[in-house]
Amino acid sequence: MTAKQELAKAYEFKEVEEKWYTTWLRDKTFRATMEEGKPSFSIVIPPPNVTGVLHVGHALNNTLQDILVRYRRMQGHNTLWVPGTDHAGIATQNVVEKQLAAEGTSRHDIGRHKFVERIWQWREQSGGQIINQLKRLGCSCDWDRERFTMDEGLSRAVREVFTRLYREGLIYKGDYIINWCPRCHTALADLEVEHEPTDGKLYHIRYPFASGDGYLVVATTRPETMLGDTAVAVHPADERYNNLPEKAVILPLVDRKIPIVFDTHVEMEFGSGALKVTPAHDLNDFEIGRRHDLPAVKIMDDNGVMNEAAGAYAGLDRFACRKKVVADLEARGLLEKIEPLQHGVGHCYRCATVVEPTLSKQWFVSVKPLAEKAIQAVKSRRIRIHPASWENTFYDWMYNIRDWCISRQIWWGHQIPAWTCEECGELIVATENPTRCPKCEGSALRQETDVLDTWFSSALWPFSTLGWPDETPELTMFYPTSVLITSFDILFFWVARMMMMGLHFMGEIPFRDVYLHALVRDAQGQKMSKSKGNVLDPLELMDKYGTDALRFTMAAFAAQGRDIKLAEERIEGYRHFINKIWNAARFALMHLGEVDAGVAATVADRDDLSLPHRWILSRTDRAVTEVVPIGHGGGDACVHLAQMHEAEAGGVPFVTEEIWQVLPGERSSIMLEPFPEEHEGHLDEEAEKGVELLMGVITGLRNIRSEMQIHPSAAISSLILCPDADRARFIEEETETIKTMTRAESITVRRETERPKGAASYIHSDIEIFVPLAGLVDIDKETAKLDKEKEKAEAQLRKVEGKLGNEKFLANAPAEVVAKEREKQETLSATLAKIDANRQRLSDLKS
RNA sequence: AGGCGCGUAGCUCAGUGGGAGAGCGCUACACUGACACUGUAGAGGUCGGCGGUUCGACCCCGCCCGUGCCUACCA
Repeated sequence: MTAKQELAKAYEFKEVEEKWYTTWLRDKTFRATMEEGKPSFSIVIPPPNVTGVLHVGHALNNTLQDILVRYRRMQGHNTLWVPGTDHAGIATQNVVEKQLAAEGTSRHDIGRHKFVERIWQWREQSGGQIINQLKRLGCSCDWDRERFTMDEGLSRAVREVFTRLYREGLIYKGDYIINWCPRCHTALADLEVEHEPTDGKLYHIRYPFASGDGYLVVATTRPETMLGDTAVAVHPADERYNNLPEKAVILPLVDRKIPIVFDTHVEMEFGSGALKVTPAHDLNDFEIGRRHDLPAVKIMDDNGVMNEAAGAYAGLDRFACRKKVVADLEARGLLEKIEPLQHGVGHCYRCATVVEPTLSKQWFVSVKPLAEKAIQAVKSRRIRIHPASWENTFYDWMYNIRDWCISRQIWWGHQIPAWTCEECGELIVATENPTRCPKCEGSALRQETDVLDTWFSSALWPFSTLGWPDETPELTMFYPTSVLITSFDILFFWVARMMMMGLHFMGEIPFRDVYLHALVRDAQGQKMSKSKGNVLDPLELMDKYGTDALRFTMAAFAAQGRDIKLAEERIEGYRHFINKIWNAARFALMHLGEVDAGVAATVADRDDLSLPHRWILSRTDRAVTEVVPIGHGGGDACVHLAQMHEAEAGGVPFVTEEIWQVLPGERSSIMLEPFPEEHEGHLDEEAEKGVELLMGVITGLRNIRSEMQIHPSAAISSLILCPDADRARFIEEETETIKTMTRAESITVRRETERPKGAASYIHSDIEIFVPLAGLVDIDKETAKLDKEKEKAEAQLRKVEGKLGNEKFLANAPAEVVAKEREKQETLSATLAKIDANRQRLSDLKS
């Protein structure tokens, strides 16, 4: 044995993983090269939240990225994988707020400055956790370039973008109905609101006409909002309301006279066809209010508690108020009925509190002009989305896009770079903190307290991480990035917004291919969540099965559709496979001298090599050439990832490095080696055909042993009937191999012969293999088996003959298909004849 | 309500118009000098249902059933 060291009997991943990752980090093996004249390949990581710990989705996402990165690195590209994390505004703030609550204090008690300081502290100590976990996963990121969405450089990019958009008129401040979370105390974007079907009640309330008798009935699920009603709307085509005595009603409890307006938004079929209009607390009502110039009365404060405008109800929580309003209406005989109703109720995606639509001053991005460019980029195929089925969803969303509310009333994030002059009221937007008002020279400037939506900074990720707004060499070399790999659930949150920002500020797409992978669910298809207790922790899985096994499992899921149901057994299976690679390597090392000779072999000395070596070289060559390069020219990253499983460049980095390093000679990391290429003369069809033939014969003999239940140690002899002269000679030359593999005592090869009586037979293409059954064989059982085989073959033959007897088939089917059917017919007939002969031999044996 | 998926072996999934596949599981047998994280062999499927197109359908089309997700929500 010429190996450098004795190899452990089983692959011990723990030591190997630790050893190599430490070495890679020490040697900075992942560092991006920036050499002239080489093609470049770059990926920016979807930055995980600093609050996060690694979950299986991350494992999938980052394994796929790492495979591409390692493959390109081996191909000699200037390869950069930018790692980093996201500050995740609301989520992170919530975590620290919970800590404060546990300490009996709150952010309001300690104040903004201290609170933000506290979050930074928390980020320092545990925010890097996920980075370490990515390292554990073997990710080959250029760690010297790690970025954070709130680091200095990125914050500069954020201010620059905000200022430019403001000057271009694409950012504005305005009144709008926003989704307000009374617990998080912040506005939520539409995307951040989750609608859950909830069993609620539909209250039918009588609104008396302003004069005379009678009333209109309106229906609502939120009766407390009536306190803020400023109109009742009916459909202009609704005949019931064409001839109203008066176009006003008295708002009960409040005793306010409010108009009846006509608006087509009202559904005539729903309830009574009359809709109460609360412009300050409902988006649709807000729009009706705008159309009819209605006032908006805000009746709640930021905590969801009724304010002075609610009159007698002021100070009540919104749900308590609801009860009281209903009770009061009932007492006055104004509640017509209450019906059960299931309807969607919006919840905060972070804390699940019922959101309250509220009128508020917020900052917005006018996204329509930006969206247009993104749509064009996808339509023109400059950006390709894989799988392409997502394109329609993408267009649908982009065409119907609404202005993006970017202000958040929280403290953790990029504070909006806008100031109001307290003296003249001038609004100043600037990249640097201003000291004087440019209009009145006043120095009392007050900065906006709101911060930006988290996605505002991550939208800039592909260029901000490369040094923008400076014109850095990195931007020149690595922008646009090559591929973006992410999960489809953030296609709109993140991917679309990166497209918009990249196109607008770089004048160039941010990435060429977007590969959307599936969502990992548990083995039952349920979404993984801590509350369900079905979370598979990737760290535990790596402890149990090794990183390579986990990664291989992830890679196998690359082409999966929308859901991945992860069963732990699958990972275990791949651990076995990794171990198989390991032991195959040990086996190879035992014969290293020969293998070395083989690797160096050329066509000239092919004859010196043994058949198995020629075969192995040929098969290896095939495996290499059949790997399809990823993302190359109009490539489809999705399909190509799926085709990677044969060679799996970079899919299993640890075991391959370990094996590579125990090979003789001094070696640098395998990941810096050129990716294997086709070897001149290795492809060897003769060897492949030969081995295939041998395998057929060996399988046949083993099969007979197994089928006839001949004890493995029992000696058998075999007669092989092979009509083809070359093949017959070949088998004869290889009889020793066959004997070894099958424990046969003797092998006789004939080109023609009488079929022996009392022998089992097996057919491999044109070859027939006989083993005389001298002794204990259950003849009846074997006969039954043969009958079953015969039945199958006959059924197939009937099918084939049916086709061949069909004139239309003969007329319409392509010639090669017909020929194939003819061939099939012959083979089947021959098989049937042989089965019959076998049966005959069995009965001969019996008598 | 609209949109997008999915339904193939016990389980998880491949399979883009001409002989139903893989892994795991299961059954039987074996070995212990690369490997029990093993080897060899085997059983197991009206490809959700009905209809259509075609010489021919797991594959294309229509309808139905079941199931999952996304978007918008009739207050």
